[in-house]
Amino acid sequence: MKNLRETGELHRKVPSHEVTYCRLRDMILFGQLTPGQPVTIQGLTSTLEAGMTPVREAIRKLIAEGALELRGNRRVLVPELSAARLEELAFARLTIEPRLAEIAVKGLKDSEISALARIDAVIDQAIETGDVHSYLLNNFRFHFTLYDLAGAPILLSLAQMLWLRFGPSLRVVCGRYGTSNLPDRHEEALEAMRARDGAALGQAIREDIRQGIEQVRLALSER
Amino acid sequence: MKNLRETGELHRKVPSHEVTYCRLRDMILFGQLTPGQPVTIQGLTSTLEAGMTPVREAIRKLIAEGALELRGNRRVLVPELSAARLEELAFARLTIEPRLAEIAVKGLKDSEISALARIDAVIDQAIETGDVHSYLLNNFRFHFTLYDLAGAPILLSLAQMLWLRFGPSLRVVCGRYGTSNLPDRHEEALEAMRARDGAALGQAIREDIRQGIEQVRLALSER
DNA sequence: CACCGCCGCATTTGATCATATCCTGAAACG
DNA sequence: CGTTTCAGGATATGATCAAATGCGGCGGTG
Repeated sequence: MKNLRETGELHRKVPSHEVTYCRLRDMILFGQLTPGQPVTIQGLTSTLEAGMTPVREAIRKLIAEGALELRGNRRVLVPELSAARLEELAFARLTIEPRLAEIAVKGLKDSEISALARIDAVIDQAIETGDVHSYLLNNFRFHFTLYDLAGAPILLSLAQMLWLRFGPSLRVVCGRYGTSNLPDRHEEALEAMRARDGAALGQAIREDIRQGIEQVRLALSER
Repeated sequence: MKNLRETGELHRKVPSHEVTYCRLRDMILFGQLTPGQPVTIQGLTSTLEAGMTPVREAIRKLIAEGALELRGNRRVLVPELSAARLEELAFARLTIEPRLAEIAVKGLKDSEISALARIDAVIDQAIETGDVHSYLLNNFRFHFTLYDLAGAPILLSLAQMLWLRFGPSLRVVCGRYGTSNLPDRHEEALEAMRARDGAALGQAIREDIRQGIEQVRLALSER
């Protein structure tokens, strides 16, 4: 009975490079890797407790997604956002993400909306207590559990790419200015979801993104 | 002169996985790899005459870019476009690419415009003679030499991702219906460039993309 | 007796590792 | 001040291990 040629439901052994990729990605989005910081293969083999090949693959994948930058001399580092790059990100995010939200709203179930409301409650708490890590993590989860429900994998992968490029800078902003004026238009978004109002939801998401971009824009200009 | 690496013409570094990546990408965009076709590492080590590691890396990079698809069973193949995926591509391409063109038009030099006109002449010739490979290759070159000039690397990488997903299906359409009603709004585009009219250029590019999408949409619906 | 479906083995393919080679940047030296 | 040497790190190879697909044999049934 070892042969289970069924639909392949559970207990797939997760490949090591997959785990390494996720851990490294989280380090970039929520962890301690800051823009400009160099990333080496051998440095990660020890901290991530993985072999050289998986680490290498994870790094290459993140390079392909723009989360890491490969300099001409084979050095890898977390890229720093310039003002011009930020404007590109702003345009792309303001186009892609509201669209995902609008698609998702159509098939939204009540249980999914309340799950999003629960995440938002955690976000509010994180903002109050100034817990940057929790804010970043749950803000990410709020957006992407919503986007996931759109069932649009191509647009979803584009959105993920854009967050990977944006995340580190947002984290720097948080660390510098605290969590007080971080984007949180989630109440409006939830209201629009309950009304199944795609246009209003798109508008709320757009405003949320715009606030985040504005924070980073400010931080860039005053340096 | 201890460095006796004379295999290439340039004495610069010649990263093998880079070469392998480009060759494999061209096989997907312009070559003989059709949607649904499986792709194996060992099959490519022989046809591309490269080691296992470079081939593996090239494949992983193309997976990250959406040009290849990794199934649950760790098998890799060229993804087939469904109608839903095509609509995602349509939205994203119609947003990103006209924007790139509009940005690029600002700094366009006359020499660059005439270079694009030269490429377009080759495209016209390819359409006349029914040379599918030349059409695909030069159509790609036309769009991306223009997009390159925008100096917007993030949007450019998004556009590249989208073409990698779209290319194979367009090639199938070409092979089935010939080159007769392929998109070619390049004359209008060139005219708009000469007038430095961003809006008109965006419109021409948008129409060009729309025609290509329409071809693939037709091919999908009648199967 | 012939046909059908299931189970286990073999081959193919992917994942990982240890190692060797090469490149880059910089310190050391004349 | 230019050249040489050296160390750290990245790239590439081949071997080895694990998983999956496909094939062939076995038993059951009509």
